[in-house]
Amino acid sequence: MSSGRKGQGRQKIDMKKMSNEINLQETFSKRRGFFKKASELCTLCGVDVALVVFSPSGKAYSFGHPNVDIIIDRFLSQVPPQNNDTMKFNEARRHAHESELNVQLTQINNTMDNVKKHGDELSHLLKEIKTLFWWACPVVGMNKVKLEFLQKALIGGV
Amino acid sequence: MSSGRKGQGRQKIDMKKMSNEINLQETFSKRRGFFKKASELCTLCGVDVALVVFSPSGKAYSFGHPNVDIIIDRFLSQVPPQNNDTMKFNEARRHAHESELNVQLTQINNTMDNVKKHGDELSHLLKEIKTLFWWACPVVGMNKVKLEFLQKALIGGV
DNA sequence: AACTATTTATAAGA
DNA sequence: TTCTTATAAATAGTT
Repeated sequence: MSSGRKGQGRQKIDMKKMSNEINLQETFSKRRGFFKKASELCTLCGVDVALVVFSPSGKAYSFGHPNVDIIIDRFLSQVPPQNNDTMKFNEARRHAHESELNVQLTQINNTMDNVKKHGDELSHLLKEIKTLFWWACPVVGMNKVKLEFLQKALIGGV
Repeated sequence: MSSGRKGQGRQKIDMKKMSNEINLQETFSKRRGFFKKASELCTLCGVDVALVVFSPSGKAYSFGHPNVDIIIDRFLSQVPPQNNDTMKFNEARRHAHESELNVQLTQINNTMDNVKKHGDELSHLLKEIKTLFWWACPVVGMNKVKLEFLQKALIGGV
């Protein structure tokens, strides 16, 4: 308590490249929320989006609604495209498949969000139960372990 | 102080498509911050980004670092072409994508299976707790409700 | 990987 | 539409 501590928590940062590799990687990781925003924009406003990000390590992350390829095609085709019926047909089929997969992904992600949210409730509940029944520890011991395992699986397992 | 005014300001919203065209447009407009985040991500983390959004009215907005075309090229070239045949190139690329999506789906499904399994454990645990602490019902009443809600969310929500 | 103090982003309302 | 306000969300710094 003696040192010249300053407020903990979030601080404003300079909008320039992070100084070292570690911060850079960590910041990138913490800003995954960016992809969530892309998803939200699609859901709320019904817009189509293609997002491609090459991480500091060079790995590609992408998000697309209905899918990246279609949006890229549309974007690049602001000049009239070519013509080949068969190719277009096959393309449509593939895209349909991708869309379907994306839909599944979206649904599952929504479920995962729910699970996470409820996982937080479980976390609180666990604390309450511990508080209420601390004296019964021998009895509920195994259950407690299970609860904690579940909690971990829910919150950390995504 | 007399009227039943509730807190003004930002409220939580349902994550689903805005009901009418006006809200939809306004929300899209208010979420321009999304592009800012893209820019920040580039600056802070030194990553490369391509972002294309087709607004509700069909207009294209884009952001790219260094620029959209370069990132799109890099993205589309992730799977090296085996020859100069454009069609085969695209086909390979799309297959790769589908595979990738399928891998993601598989992983996520595995996670979901885990969650379900643990959900079953929770269900069992709930019964045990009920049995052990039936006499404490008034005390754990609210908790019980929460538990059941959680249980339902876990088991029924997939 | 969690936590927490703050900064940001925004849904509503004017 | 643009500004203000009250809140919800995201996240920088820390442990």
